[in-house]
Amino acid sequence: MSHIQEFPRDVGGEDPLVDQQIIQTHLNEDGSTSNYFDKRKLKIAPRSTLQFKVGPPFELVGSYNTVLEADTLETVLFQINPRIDRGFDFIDDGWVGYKRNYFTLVSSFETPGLDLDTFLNSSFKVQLHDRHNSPLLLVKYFAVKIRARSDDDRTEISLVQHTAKRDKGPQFTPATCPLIPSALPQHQIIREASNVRNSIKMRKYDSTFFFHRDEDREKYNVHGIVYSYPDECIQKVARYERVQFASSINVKKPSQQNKHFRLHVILGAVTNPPGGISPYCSYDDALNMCDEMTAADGSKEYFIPLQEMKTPPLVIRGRSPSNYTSSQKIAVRTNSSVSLASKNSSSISPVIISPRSSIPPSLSPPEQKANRSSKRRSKVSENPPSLSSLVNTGVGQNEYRTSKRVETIEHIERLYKEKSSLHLRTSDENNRCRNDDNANDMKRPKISRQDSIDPKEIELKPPTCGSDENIYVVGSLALTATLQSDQEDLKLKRRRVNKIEAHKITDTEKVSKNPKKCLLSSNLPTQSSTAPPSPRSPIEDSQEEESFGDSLNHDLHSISLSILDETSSNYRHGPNSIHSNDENVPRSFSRVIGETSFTNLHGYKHDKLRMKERLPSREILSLPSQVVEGDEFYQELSFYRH
DNA sequence: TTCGACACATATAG
DNA sequence: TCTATATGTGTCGA
Repeated sequence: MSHIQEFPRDVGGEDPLVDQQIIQTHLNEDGSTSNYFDKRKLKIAPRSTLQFKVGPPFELVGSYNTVLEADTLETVLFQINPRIDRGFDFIDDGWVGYKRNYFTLVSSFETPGLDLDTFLNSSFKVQLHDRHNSPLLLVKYFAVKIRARSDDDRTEISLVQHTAKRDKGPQFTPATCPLIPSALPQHQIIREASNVRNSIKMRKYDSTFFFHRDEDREKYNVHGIVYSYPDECIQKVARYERVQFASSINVKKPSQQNKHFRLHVILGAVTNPPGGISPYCSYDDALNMCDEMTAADGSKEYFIPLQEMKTPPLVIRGRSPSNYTSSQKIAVRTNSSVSLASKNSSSISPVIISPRSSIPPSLSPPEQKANRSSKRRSKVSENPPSLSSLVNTGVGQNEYRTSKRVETIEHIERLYKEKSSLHLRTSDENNRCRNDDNANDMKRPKISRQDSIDPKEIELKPPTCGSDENIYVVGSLALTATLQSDQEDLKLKRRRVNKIEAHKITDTEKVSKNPKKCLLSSNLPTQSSTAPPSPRSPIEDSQEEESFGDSLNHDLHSISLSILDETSSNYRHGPNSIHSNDENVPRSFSRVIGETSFTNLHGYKHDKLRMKERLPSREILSLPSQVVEGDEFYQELSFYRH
């Protein structure tokens, strides 16, 4: 699990490059990554895997009551394993979630020193700590539940869970979940297993999440606890997905300061005392942990808390537009796109990233709602066609679309310089600019073929690196690899590099044709701290890729992705006949854990064989989704693509 | 201003 | 490659 102390802490500060790190990538324990970004500055597609990320680490609140093995009266130890897998970003030294968005909390528990079969065949009794004279109560089953509390006054906050149908399905309170001991599946497994509908895949994950006691009846003692669980199918992992804070919560104090919340996970023993009289009704009512429940047969059950863990304080951002990029959007007026208002003066340009997009983030359309119904006419829907629509659509009614061409980098750059600032503008300023732009539009001559280029003809130059061996500049991206060994020096090094890398241009000039070649050649995490890399050819890459996965696994701490302001020098323009054959090849970035940090799907098939040879078998076996060798390799590895 | 409801956009799953 | 689905978030209107 990620530990908060290990997170890169150097976001912001006086270093402009560091200031621009809008995605903080952290390597999770299982080799997957968590990408933390501020939704005020960066909009990521709702289904992007970047929305999955390990959230805040849990801390122990306390252990409350003692469980004894019924025959030996030996004390049983418990350990809750909770983790948040979606919904919280680590921003500016704090954990931030969104009221409107889902979070995922998973938890299992384990019984150190007691193996599963012994556990299932045993009976347990619970001793209440503050009632030493009370009889031991037979445990019917163990269960976990989750709660949310205000960190200021400890009041309980309602949580709401949806089905995948969201508004069309029911809403409910996260339920108490009967569990047997199990390890917590890795983050990547939770990602992969979310939204699985295919029966083959469901079967694949069945043993990870469920235990079917009737599948091996002879193996288990009918007097063991396994037969007092309420259902034949017993969960090994509590998965609380699609959970939200109640929409009615107030996320700000009257003073307009952020309120802080905490999520709690409570492991308990559920008892079914004779007579249905609560054994524990007066236990810490403020915590409301000794729930009375009704079993399927109508009898009363009581949840007796055993152990509790909680998150650090969480900030929940409300629905205010100021919490979204839309309030800060800039866009640059060119022949094919239009400016939008900006309301603050953040130094970081908001960016929209669609990982599958073939054009860089800043060239994505400014929130175009082309098919919005007349009932709700979007302001932006009235805009001229966006740059990306020029690139992506083959049909259109205006001249730009039919030409399928965009302005040259140099032309756009010239425009920006003339406009003096690409940074965020105030609304007034922006409105002024829009008017200016409109005026310019009238005067602007049509794009000539000489002044325009086909985006396919723009390609990345090989990556460059500064004096810092762990920073690679590829197109508009600066990738900063933090190794375990040099994490401490990171901040200092970045400052040094920034002085050297200070010559780039605007972030709207990026049209990447083949990031793979460069990123592979960057060989990012393998650099030693004493040998700064130089730009490499693909041939050199292939010679050095052998050590890449090993190094990644052993020394990579995190990768930071920055989008640079000025990058035209990192692209070149040249008609390339090879491209014409690759028109339909996806050019999205993907990530193959243990192989290379970022790869391109383009060329993946070529690499497939080489990858099989390169990947040490240890790494294959360590992949969370039980990757096997042979033909399934490709299919399984696809889980790691982003 | 807030929130329920609906709508749109876009990556994923199959 | 296409369609259906899930989910972040934009927007309207009470």
